Amino acid sequence: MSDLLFQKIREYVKLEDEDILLLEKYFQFKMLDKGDFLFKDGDAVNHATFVNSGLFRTYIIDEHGTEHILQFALPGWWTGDLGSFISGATTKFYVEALENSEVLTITKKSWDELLDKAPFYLDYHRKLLERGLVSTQNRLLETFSTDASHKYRQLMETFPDILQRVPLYMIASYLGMSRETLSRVRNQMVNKK
Amino acid sequence: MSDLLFQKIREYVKLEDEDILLLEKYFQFKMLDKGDFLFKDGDAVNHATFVNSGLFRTYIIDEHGTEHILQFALPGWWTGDLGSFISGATTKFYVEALENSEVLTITKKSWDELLDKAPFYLDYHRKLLERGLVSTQNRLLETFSTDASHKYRQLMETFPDILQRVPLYMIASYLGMSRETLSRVRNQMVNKK
DNA sequence: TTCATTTTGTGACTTAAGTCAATGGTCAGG
DNA sequence: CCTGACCATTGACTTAAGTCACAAAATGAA
Repeated sequence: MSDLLFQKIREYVKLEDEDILLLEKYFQFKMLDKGDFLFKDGDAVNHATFVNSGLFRTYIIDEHGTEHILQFALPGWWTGDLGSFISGATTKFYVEALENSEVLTITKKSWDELLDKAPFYLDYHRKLLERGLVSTQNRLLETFSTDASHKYRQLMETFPDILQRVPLYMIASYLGMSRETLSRVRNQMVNKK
Repeated sequence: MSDLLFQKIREYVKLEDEDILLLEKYFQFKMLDKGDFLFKDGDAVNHATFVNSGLFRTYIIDEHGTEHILQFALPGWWTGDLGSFISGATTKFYVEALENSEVLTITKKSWDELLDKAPFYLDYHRKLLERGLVSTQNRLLETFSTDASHKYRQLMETFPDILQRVPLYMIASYLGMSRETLSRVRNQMVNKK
């Protein structure tokens, strides 16, 4: 089991050796090939997933059949569907590996047990949620800037690495614009500056 | 001190009499007139605010001077700026009372103490965060539906009460469209159906 | 009731982005 | 080296929504 999870948890709380042993009991290591799905629309998501290596996208397909990417998940991030995970309802999302990836998964049952018996995990989870909420809010704020080129610039600043690893049509989908529009935006940026 | 807070907490966790006494020690009751601000851009937000009665809006002013409404807060909801509250950084938001309102506020210091000594509050806070994250995500999803009338219909379904209490130009701002567009959308709905 | 302020509605015009369709590039597998 | 799948670009055209300007309601304080 890779150390990335422990390292990330340590960014928030103190971890003793016995805590690590506990974590190792609860998490399962899993490898996925590029193109594999963690889950799809209609599934009940009873796992939480920590990305160890690779890259994931979470997207939804709307009534016109168009994909909208909600989130990319890089190593060290969590992915999944919190709503489905906590409520037990089926999900509307798809989570797909965009590269060969390694993850750690934990079932809802184990998750609840862990929260129950390990105060450090409770604390970690809380801080994770707080930061998650803030960053989802920031994502929402970015959609307010109506201008397409502005949105693209903002993404370049916050997640330059994602641009290198993901086809442009997915970037467009993440930013809420057509791939043609993104193409033109990029073109203008080269010519103008 | 009104009972709404206790009632809301009870939706998530069990509350004993002594818990209530504890809460009463930590929260402060406050009244605001219509037009008053909880805080403004540039302030450090070291309070969390529970809405007891009335109505609030959280908005941001972008580089063109345009307001974008992030959230309305009805009685029983929390408002403020979580990012600023947890990090201590200054906020970019404005929170304004849209009606004469009553709130309960708690300082960051008290908040942390409460989390520390009252497990029920920790639990409540966690569940609140989980639900908050899910609903912010849903708000983000709604911005993906490109069509203006669709967005308006969706708001009518989820928060019909807000429509009654808030001027239309604020609804437009919340939905990310100009007030003229909203006006036309509403008009078409009357004529078509 | 009156008057000022705030809010909403409409028409004319502009503009940013979407759509459609064709083209060209890149890369992996045979 | 060829082929097909996938991805990006570009041009022509369409369309939804924004902007501007003005008028009409609605509201609320005096």
